[in-house]
Amino acid sequence: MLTLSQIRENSSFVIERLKVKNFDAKPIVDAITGLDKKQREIKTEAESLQAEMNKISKEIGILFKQGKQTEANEAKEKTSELKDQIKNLSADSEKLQNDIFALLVQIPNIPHESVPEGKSDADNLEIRAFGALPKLPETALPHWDLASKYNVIDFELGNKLTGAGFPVYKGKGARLQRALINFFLDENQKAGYTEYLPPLMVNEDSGFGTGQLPDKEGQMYHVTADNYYLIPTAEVPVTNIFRDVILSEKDFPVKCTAYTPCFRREAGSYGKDVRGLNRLHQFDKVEIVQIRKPEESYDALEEMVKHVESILKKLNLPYRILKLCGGDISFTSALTYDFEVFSAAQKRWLEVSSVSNFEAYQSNRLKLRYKDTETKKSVLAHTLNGSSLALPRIVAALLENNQTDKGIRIPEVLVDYTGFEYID
RNA sequence: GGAGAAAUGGCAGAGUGGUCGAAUGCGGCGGUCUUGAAAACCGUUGUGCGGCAACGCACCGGGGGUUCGAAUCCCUCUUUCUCCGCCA
Repeated sequence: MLTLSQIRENSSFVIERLKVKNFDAKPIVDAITGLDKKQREIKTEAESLQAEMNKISKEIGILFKQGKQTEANEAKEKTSELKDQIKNLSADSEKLQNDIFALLVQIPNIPHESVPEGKSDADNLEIRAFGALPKLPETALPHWDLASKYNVIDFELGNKLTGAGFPVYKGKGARLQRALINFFLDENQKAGYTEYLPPLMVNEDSGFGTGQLPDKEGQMYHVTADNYYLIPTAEVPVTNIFRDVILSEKDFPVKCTAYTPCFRREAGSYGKDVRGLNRLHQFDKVEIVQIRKPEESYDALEEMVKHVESILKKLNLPYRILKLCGGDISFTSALTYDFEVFSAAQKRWLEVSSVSNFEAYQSNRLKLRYKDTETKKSVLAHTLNGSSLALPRIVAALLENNQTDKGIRIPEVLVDYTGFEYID
């Protein structure tokens, strides 16, 4: 969430910039400004009364020590009215704070100045594209047909075990998953990322820290008996490692990577988009997370983009990079690049990575700060994350683009990991 | 799951109702001394909120309560440790 001081000091800037996200912030910002002013007045009053109360209490203590019982008891009587006043004022102040907070979390992150205007994904800006689009013969099959032809992914079986969107990978299909995971993790490690293997369920505090709660509650599977949430991405546990943490400057840059399965309810997604591997309830993903000083975060974002790009190049998949427009960028992000690979038999682009700078938006929720050695102040750090990469759509593109008469050709970089050159 | 013990500042560890935001030691930072370093000595060293500031308020695992006053007493939750049971 934005900080209160951002709104206090730059309310018109906040309102103006959020128009790019097609968000009318004025009513909320105005409401917050009013409540904030009132809250501070009340709090100041409550605190000065509390100061008086503390003073009297101290005096009573001294009187008792001196054996002046009568004076002490007289002083006691003065406190009861004060006590009531403080109680009422504190309650008011707390209520106002809660109201402000409830409004604050409704405001999306301010988009970076380079974010293009736009209504939907149709208005995203293509930054660059790489690789020729493969031309497949008319007989080419979409990946769901290839999956059953070569017996590597069983959607029906997953349906039996759990439900739609939970495929079962088998034989070389399972092996390919493991190969991709290891390949991605190795690439990330070479690029300086520390590997983590986090829990797959998180508590409410973690869900709030990265912004899934309270807004996107319906997107996560909720384990109600223990009030845990299945993670929709490794971003949640990994970024929350740094919740309530004050880093020192020597800790930077913080670069983490993690493989996890991801669980998403995807409520409201139907139709052809969900065919095969295109959209699943459980899928594997390798994530990268960085925590940076504010002045370095946009360099870090570019670095992450280049890194994800290098992996796609090694897999020899045709891809394009989009800068998301105001209408398509997420609630919490300031700037996002999407990576899409071309799935040749479906003849469509599939999103395989989304690399974002959240600036201080998550940090403010997480209370993730660092100590500035110059000013000795705590400053909110910037958080960034991206996929490197999401498996299913990579697999879909690999199956479709690499289909040959001899079977599915495995990219050279993966052969050491799979132990075979063809799925046949 | 049963029984018991505990949770205090970066770490260790005092503190059972009143100048305790918290002794002491270690660590960190600054300084004196030194050619330099070590040692020694002196000083300093938590976070958040409000305020231009002086300063004030809050925080001793979380939440609630008793009291004029709570690190200290009560309730509750969580976590850790020891013993027993069960178990991959």
